[in-house]
Amino acid sequence: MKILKIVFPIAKDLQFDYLIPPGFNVKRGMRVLVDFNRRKRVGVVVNLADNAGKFRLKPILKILDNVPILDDDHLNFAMVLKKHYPYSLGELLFMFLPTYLKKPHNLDLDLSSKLEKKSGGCQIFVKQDNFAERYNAWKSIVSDKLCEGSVLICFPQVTYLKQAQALIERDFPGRVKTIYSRQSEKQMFSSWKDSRKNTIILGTRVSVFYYPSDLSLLVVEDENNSSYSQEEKPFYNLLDVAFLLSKIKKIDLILSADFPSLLTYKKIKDGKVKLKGISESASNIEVVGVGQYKKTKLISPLLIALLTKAITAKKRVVIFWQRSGLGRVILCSSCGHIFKCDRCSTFLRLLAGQELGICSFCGRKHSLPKICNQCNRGYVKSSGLGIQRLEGMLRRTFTDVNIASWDQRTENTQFVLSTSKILSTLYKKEKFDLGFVLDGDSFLSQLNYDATFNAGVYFKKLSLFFNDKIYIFTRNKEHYLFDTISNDWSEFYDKELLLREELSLPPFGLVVKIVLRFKNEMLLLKRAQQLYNKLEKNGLNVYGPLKEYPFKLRDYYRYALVVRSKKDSGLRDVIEQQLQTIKASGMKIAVIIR
DNA sequence: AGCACGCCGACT
DNA sequence: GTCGGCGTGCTC
Repeated sequence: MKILKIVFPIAKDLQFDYLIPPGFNVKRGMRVLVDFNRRKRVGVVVNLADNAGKFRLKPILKILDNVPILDDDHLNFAMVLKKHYPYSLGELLFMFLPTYLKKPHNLDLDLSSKLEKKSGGCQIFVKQDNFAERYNAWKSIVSDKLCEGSVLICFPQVTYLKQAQALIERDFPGRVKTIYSRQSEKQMFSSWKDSRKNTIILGTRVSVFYYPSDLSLLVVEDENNSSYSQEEKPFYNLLDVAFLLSKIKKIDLILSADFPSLLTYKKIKDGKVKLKGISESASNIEVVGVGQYKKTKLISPLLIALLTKAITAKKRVVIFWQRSGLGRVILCSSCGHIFKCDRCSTFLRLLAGQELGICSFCGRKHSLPKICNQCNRGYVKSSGLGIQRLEGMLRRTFTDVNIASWDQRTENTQFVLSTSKILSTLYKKEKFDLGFVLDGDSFLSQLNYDATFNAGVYFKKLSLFFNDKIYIFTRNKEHYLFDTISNDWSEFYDKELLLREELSLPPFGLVVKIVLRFKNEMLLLKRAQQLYNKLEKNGLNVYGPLKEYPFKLRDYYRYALVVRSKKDSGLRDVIEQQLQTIKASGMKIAVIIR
């Protein structure tokens, strides 16, 4: 007698057996309703098998789909993802289902549309300075592939997607659907359902899991964008997932950006990805060492001299400063007490226009006393150098110059003050003459192995907006990034690749970060050290335990271990094994693979 | 994941 | 005594 192998979205990688009641025509890939642990739950059939007779089996209650909602490609895709990410088959398969279908709703699907594939499997990197140019470069491919099946175009953010949607809908009226996680459950379900047949799907990083069976082309727009890494469970990187999906489906993959990610660049060098578009561009970056000035002195004599020269030459200038708003911390004017979040180890930021402090990490809002509750003397104020204060300082120095923030700028604004907002302009790009990055070092200070590279790409991206030059101010002129950043972009990429290869870092090696969370700080550290020892005994290259920033988040302390290895070489299995014992002690664990 | 079971501290 | 917070284990 045949039975069903069914999976559920639970961490344990188990398949559960159920009986098929007579007259039920159930196939692999269908959703079924079953009684599971005293509750009615939706499961996905992954196989039909012979009864092994180990358990007293329950029959399934209901078949929810008229046809298999997940096809063999989905199952293969999940099996491949399982090798890369520490999630169970059930967890992965349920990631392919829109929220509406994780619940026991019936589905009647017309699966008559089949992929009419002609050729595929080609991977291209389209390099152009802005979205409009890139879109023009791959528009005709989208148009061709649309005859064969559906096209999925991924965007890093919803705002980016919405802007692009206007442009794409003009060329393909009535063919466009959007999928992103912040739309309503019904909306997402309806987009998912309607995008089964020769449509263009515009989506954010989640959309790669909702791809239709007739997928004929995958496009990742702004492929080097850091939002393609999901920093919460399930941890994944869209770019890796996109490569895997294009392989499973044997379809073309278009990566599109002003500059490639390091992974893509390596693939270009290895001849696996074809480069289309401009390969060289003259660099206009000048690194300025400001080591001799005091740290607090942001407006240096050198900056004043350069800006004065720009005024006489009637140049249009953008000055970059990362910290938005009024300032960084909230403190007492008398005792200097800095107000912190009550459940994180972080300083509060003043919420604009309100007498509230907000924690940027957990989002909790705290009411603030007028008079400091520590010393009962000083008043509570916000301090630090935000962009609004910088604006004030510049106004005092350059009294007759038209200065405005990015959002308030007009054609007559000569000095524009901006955070990185400038990068969200997709097309009809406004050109400026001179750029000044005042806090170039703030991008280098992170503990992350790819912080330097990301900073370099960021500077290169900014440089595209300037006719003359962009100055990067730094106190770290010796930093290796500044040796090559002023040269052609590929030189800077080559240097980074060389370094990564020497250190066995991605894209050559594998980096796995294990974050342990626990409410008891001492016990957590003990467990983290135990895990360190275990992993090291297994011959792994381990670093840590390092305090994860912020150290305390939502009442949980956090330590991270970083494991590095040359190739996959069973690293995942060893880690998984060692984690089991720690998991049993109630520690919360996140595993991030890069 | 969620839900039951069971242990321990607080309270009428 | 009992109520309930939360750690632990299980789901065919």
